Amino acid sequence: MKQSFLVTKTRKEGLGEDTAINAELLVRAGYVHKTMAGVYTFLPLGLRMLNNIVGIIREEMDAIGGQEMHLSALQNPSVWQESGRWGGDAESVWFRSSLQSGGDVGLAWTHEEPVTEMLRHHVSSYRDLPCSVYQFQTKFRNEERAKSGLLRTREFLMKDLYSLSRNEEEHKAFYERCAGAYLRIFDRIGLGDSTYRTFASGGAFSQFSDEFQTVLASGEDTIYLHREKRIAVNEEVYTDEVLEKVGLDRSDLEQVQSCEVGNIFTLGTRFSEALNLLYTDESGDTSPVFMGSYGIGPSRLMGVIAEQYSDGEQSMVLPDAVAPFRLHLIALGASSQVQEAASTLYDRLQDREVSVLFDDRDLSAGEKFADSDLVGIPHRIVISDRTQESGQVEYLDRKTGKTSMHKTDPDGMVKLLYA
RNA sequence: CGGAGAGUGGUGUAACGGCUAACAUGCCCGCUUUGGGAGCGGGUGAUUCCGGGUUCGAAUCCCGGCUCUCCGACCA
Repeated sequence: MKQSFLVTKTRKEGLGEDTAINAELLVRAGYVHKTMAGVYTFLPLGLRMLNNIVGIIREEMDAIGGQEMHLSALQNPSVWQESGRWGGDAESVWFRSSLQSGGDVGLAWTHEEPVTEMLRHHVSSYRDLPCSVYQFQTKFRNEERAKSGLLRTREFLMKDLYSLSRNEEEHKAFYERCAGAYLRIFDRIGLGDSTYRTFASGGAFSQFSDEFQTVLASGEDTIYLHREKRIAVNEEVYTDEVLEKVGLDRSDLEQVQSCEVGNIFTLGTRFSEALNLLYTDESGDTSPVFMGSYGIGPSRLMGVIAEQYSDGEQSMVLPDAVAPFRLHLIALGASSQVQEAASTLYDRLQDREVSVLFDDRDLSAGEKFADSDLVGIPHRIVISDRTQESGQVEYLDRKTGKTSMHKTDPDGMVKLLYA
């Protein structure tokens, strides 16, 4: 994409308020726009990054047999009344409204109930099991306090997968496969080294669950981690009993702040019993389906990545796999030779399906570099009168900060970018 | 939901109860410039969050509301 065509702009000035670093960077770089507290619009650059994250999650969910679908955001209270989550403790999390005809509706903040209800119409035999479905959905939660930029919002994108198994053993096998898929996801999006599988409370679903926590100073969770074993225990279940169960010793653990980037739960028959999701086995007996749910928040991940890959308030270097573009091609100066050379290289790289943002704007070198630092594209090529003298281009690997001169050979360039 | 702070051109800030609300940045025009947010000149842009009150006079003080940020509680 030519940068002169890009609708959004970077901004030089900060947000003024003492906001989270992820919001500061993503707003300034033109990835997101704040609509209101805890509500963000995803702009072209931000959406490209979000879609990259979503794409990786989709591949990994498909790889473990998940089938993508899309549940509705608008919810009929009746199914939630069956599970007891329309009022009661869950009351305050709902955004509610009403139909013109008078009935109540709510905006879904999770989807255990509707997915269970829906599957009632499609799963009834042991032959239908095991199976799993998932979706990417905007969730609405009436948080008492939105905070930390994209890390805690009232409207956010979530991947939620629901597994159905015949029994606990079958469930556990899938649960572990999904845990493995989660670790691959975090690895691929650049959070592998800093993310730990974490023993945690199961909330309303079960006694315990597994969280995936990324070490982050601005995170709102406290965990105790064992770096060598790559596991951690959430503060909320940090007891002698739990430590013994997990096989950890207090003296080996390190206390750190972290952000929850994923959470997987064993639901058991909590919802299948409440909503009558039953199956008939080989001998003709009926049993409730054994379920699990597995969540991951792509929009939150975007905030975590921005924050972790930031370098002060003016600069990010995003991982290749999630950056909105792989290459930032910068033409310096208005001379026609430079513009032509850059434009030709841009076309050649487009032909080779390299995703490139071409800064063809008539701006000073300083502005272009400052913008490029902020936008965070990991590879940069500069073409200027200076580079033209030798007939070469200057390549900067922003991860290492190393620059090198190269011939303007598009195929060689592709090798360089995907090395 | 408790506590603290803050709402002023698009953005970031300034202004003792007293002149036409100032400065920077952005944006537009012209010239100049092109390897780290360059320079000069001209221009654009505000119902000072909303509603009441005090006062000769309110961005400024008082009351109420709304919004935002941070700390805490909460976090399926």
